[in-house]
Amino acid sequence: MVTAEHRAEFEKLFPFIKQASAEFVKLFYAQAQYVQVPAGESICYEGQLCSHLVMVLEGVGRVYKLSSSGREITLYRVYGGESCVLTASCIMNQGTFPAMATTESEVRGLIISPKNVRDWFCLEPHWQSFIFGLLSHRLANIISVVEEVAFKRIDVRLAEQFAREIEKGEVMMQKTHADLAADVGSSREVVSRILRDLTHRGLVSSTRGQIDFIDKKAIVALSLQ
Amino acid sequence: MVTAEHRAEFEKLFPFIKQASAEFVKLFYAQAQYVQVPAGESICYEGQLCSHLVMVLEGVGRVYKLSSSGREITLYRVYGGESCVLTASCIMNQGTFPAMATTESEVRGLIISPKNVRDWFCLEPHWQSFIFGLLSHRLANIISVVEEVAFKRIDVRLAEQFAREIEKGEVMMQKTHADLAADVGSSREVVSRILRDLTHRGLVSSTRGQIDFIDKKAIVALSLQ
DNA sequence: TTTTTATTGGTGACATTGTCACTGACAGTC
DNA sequence: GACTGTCAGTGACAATGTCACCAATAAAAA
Repeated sequence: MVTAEHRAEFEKLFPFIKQASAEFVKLFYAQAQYVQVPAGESICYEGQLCSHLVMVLEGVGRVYKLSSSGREITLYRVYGGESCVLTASCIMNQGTFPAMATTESEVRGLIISPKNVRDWFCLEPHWQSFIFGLLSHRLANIISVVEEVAFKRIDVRLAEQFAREIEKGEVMMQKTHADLAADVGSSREVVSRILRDLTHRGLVSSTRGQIDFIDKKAIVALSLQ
Repeated sequence: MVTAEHRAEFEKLFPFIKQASAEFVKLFYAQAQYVQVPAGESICYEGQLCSHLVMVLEGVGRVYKLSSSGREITLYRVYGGESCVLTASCIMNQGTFPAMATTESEVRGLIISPKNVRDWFCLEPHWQSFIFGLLSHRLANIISVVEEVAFKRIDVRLAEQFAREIEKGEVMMQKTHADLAADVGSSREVVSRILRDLTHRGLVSSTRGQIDFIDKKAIVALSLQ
């Protein structure tokens, strides 16, 4: 059941709901279910969640591809106020989920059944826009991943990750070399070597499981190629 | 104007239209426009076509990303019976087209205005399914490109291209090394070196602008990693 | 506490790929 | 034949991926 508290939270993160008709809003909250998933859970093969559309209130989900040799690459992350397209596109077509997903932190959110997702499409134009926005946003998202992997050096791509944190005001990042490798689709050894170079060049310094941003301007400069 | 001939052609390639209501079919053909684009045309920055949804009757379109250094990578191709999602997703969101597109051969097709694409969504469920199928099919498509680029060796990816032709019964492929490089997102030199090795190993032989498939079984075997 | 174990990081060696610069080979035109 | 543009081949070197192995750190067990 969705409580009044969750509704208030939801409206802040998914403002489109405030523009929808009163009739739709009533239906929406009656049909939506509140869920809570602990951190580090694999939500791809769990069945239940993958067969629904998840609208995230809080927490971070990570959608990635796994290679036969065990390497990974992150396709995108799902934050509060966002939703997972791949499940959405599965729902629409009864296709199979073409990637894996896990929760990076505890995720709370509302889940919508496939039938509702489809039915509401024609009932409420704002719902339609929301779903389309989701799909085309992620499409552009994944295309930019192709661009990154195909054309950019790994030091630049790591710098991009750091720069994103720096823009949020962070001075460090708590990730292992293996985590970073999984993000950019490379291997731990390569990340280690590059971080060693970046350390020598005075851009970062690192301790076990943590990267400190030393020369923030230089990091941002590197991230721009 | 859409002639009876084009209608027959369209129905063969886009069978969903036969399941749609008579009312919708009438509206569809009244609003659709027949277009013909010569080979080698850039259709991304041409404006007119990019702002419409193209449903291809005949010919091949290629959607690709271009890097600042001039390298290319093909995201997907659009054949007869298919349609370009990126334009579709642009249409839905008034976003910008995140890639380039050209015609590889002369393309004939029907174009639909953004307004119609949207309006028909709720008018005809089969149209809705078609558009969703388009989006989720391409999404899976592009994800597999990420997988290829991030995880597979280039000789394997070239072998995949050859294997696809072999499965169609072809014994050769008329492409330059530069063409192949643009497909897999690599550079001409690398493709040249790999083709030299494949030639030494007896898998292919090549002349100017053409690759002949010699040991088809070995090519297919290589394409499977 | 000490010992054990798992996680994380470092490194050398070598294969693959990307980049640059240059050369040669081929086809068509004048 | 000489000229021109496209296409392909190559060496040298930098960047990246892979493998094997070891060292450092943190957490758990004894």
